[in-house]
Amino acid sequence: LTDQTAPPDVTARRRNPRQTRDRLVRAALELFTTRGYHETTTPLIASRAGVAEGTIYRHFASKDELLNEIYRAGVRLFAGAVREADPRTNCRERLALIARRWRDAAAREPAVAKLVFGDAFAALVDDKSRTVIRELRGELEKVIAAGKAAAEVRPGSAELWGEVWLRLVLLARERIARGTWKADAPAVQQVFDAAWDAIRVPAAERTAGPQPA
Amino acid sequence: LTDQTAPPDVTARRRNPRQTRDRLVRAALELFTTRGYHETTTPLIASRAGVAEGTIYRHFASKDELLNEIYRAGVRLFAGAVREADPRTNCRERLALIARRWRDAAAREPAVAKLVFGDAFAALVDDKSRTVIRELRGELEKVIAAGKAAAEVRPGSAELWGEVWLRLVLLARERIARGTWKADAPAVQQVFDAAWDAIRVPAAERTAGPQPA
Amino acid sequence: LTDQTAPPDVTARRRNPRQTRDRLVRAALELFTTRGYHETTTPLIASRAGVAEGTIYRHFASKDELLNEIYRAGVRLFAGAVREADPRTNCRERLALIARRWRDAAAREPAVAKLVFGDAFAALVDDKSRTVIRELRGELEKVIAAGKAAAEVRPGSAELWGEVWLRLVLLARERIARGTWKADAPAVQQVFDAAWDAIRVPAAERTAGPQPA
Amino acid sequence: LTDQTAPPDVTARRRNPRQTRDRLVRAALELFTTRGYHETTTPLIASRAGVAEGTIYRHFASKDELLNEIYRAGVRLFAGAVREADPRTNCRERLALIARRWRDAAAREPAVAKLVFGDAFAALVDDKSRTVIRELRGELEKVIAAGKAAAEVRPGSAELWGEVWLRLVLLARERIARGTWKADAPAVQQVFDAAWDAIRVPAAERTAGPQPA
DNA sequence: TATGAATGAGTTTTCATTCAT
DNA sequence: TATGAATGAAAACTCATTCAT
Repeated sequence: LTDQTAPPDVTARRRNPRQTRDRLVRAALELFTTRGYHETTTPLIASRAGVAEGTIYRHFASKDELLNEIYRAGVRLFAGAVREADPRTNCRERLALIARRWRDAAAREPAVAKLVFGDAFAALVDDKSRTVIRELRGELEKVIAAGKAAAEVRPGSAELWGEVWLRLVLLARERIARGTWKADAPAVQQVFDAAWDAIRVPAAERTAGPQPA
Repeated sequence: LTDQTAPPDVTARRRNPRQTRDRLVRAALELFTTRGYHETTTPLIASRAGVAEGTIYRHFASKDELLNEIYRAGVRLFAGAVREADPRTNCRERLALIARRWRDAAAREPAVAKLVFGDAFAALVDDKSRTVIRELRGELEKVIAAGKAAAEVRPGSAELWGEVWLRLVLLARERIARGTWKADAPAVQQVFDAAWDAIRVPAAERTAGPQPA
Repeated sequence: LTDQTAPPDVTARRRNPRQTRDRLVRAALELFTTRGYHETTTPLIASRAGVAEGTIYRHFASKDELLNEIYRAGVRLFAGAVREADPRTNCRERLALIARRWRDAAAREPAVAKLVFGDAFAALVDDKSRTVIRELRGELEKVIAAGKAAAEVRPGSAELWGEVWLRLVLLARERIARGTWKADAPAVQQVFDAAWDAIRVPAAERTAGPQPA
Repeated sequence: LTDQTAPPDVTARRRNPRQTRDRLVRAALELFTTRGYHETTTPLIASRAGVAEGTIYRHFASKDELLNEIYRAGVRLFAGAVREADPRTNCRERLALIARRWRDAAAREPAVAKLVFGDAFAALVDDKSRTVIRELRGELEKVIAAGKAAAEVRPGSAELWGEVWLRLVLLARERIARGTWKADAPAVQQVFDAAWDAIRVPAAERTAGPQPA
């Protein structure tokens, strides 16, 4: 979630500035996702991070900026998984890989997933953030579009099937994040299978060749 | 959404109390679902409703109460559709009926659907509201459980498949609400079909009899 | 407490205006003295009186006016006792008579006494009210001044001894009003005696004649 | 009324926090006692103290808390005098000492005395404040009870004679506070004497020994 | 005269942000 | 870079008063 440019400086008496920023990010992330944005006051973030109120403004222009920077870092975390899925494999396998990576990311960073995909924050993020999340969805759509071209995915808009698949995969991530399920619970795989069944060409029609959009 | 007992009294100089309440409900509903609860201030609601700020408090104890009263009216709107689905028909048909009714309700009252099912409001509603929404989900689960017993629905928790189906149906309702799709667009039916495919027993296994939970 | 000009009209279907006014006065008196002026809202007064909010303003120009009219009626109630004390009797007897009458008035109308003499209302009353209470105190002072002239009361300002006597007599009235004491409790007489002892020429000096002011 | 730990720092550009708090206490004290609690708005307190409105809430949780903190500091101011009166001296002397100390305290801090003993605030203070004022009265009663045991004070409840004495002594404090009298005016001593005469065993009965309660 | 829904100025309180240190 | 007291605009809410009926 943080750019790992500066190595942790354990010997220094004075706090490393990178550390202060990270502590703020961690505190804000936790508070935003558990209490909500408006219920999280800046004094609360500061005290949770163990710094003074004013210090927030050394690192972020505003509370809003703080939210958006965390948001975009979160999007980057998930976007990596999409880009890394090998384009030579078929759609089903690529989606399965993305789902597994997201599942693992959600298990490691449950709060980030909630921030990025929870619709409570959709109304709060700025244009720049909206652009990056749209890019993430765009990349997912490309995978689906390739699947459609290969007659793996149902006819209809790739955007739609991307959204359908996403909704169900995110259902799993929510429950993992909430602690209801473990990452390796069978229910997780069940939902992933259901997500694929929702968008794939149904079995009966599988014999047919590529379809028009 | 409102009890239609009092006819609009256009000749009267003095406003009908029912009308004022309705205007407030309409204004709040629209603002809450477009801007969010916290971004909607009481002066804004009042001016949108064309009344003075203090008038809000003649009809609702607080802004919070206003939200919750609208929320519960919304739940009632959707709960009716679930209860009315004929229990003698099979699961697939009952769900199809519920989906169609919700589609129509969402087309008539797009904002209500967003308020009730959008997770941005989950953290804001009170205990009473939480109870009524839980009841609605409970009734949906019963339909799914019956389907499972009849080997129509996949093995796994009925709660899970209820949630899966709901997510996809709500995807359609969001787009209808947003105006992206019309209620009778083919994409709506595509998504409904996908929702059923995501939870039904897959075609290959269809020959098998009833499964254990 | 109310001017008894209009006879109660029990036959009339529509409420006698005098009655409405009385009900408002009673309700306001009770609420002002138990809850306080600011804690008593006009809707509360109206509902206690069994009338609509707007009706208050048919009888009183404002909430403030309502308070002051009750206040002045209360002052009149107590002022009567002072004027009626026979000027031919000596100071001690006149004060004793006033004390007894006030004691009885306080027993009958505890709330009025609290309104008139409780210092919680001193800051709230208008100039006209301040004039009438000052007149009441002036009349009491005259009684004291006569006592001083007759060498019954200590040297010093008559205003001062009037105040001293008043404070102690009011102590008794408070406890009667509060229900701590009954009007004929021995403690009441003890306090009246103490009030007289506080202002009379002490026993040792009693032999001396009239003193200079 | 305030802990004199921090010296006034006139050179500093940034205000000392202690100073800000004191300014708020001073402003509130003056306004509460002259205009009344409800007539004193928070913008008024702030502007009188020369700070922004929000600053009140950095030092006090609420307007109510502000009142109560001042109130309790006031009670402490007066309670000291009661505790310090030498218990080996007789009742008359102890009361005389308390009266003189209160007189001096009232001369130095007129508003505090009004806040603590004026019954306009009785209904506004919280439980904690009620406890401390009850303790103060309890200590005064002990002095009176000792006097009764020594046949200095009249038979009757010590609580009653404590209240009688207090009322008259407070009369003097009010006038000193109001500026009507100076602390060393002869009238002050006259009232103190009257207060003692009101509660002491009358001269005629002085020869008798200790009485039953 | 009585009603009561509506009003809007005014209240207390919150909190993101600033700035002298 | 860090601090934290101070800020002040804006929030939710109250309530005495008005006025069409």
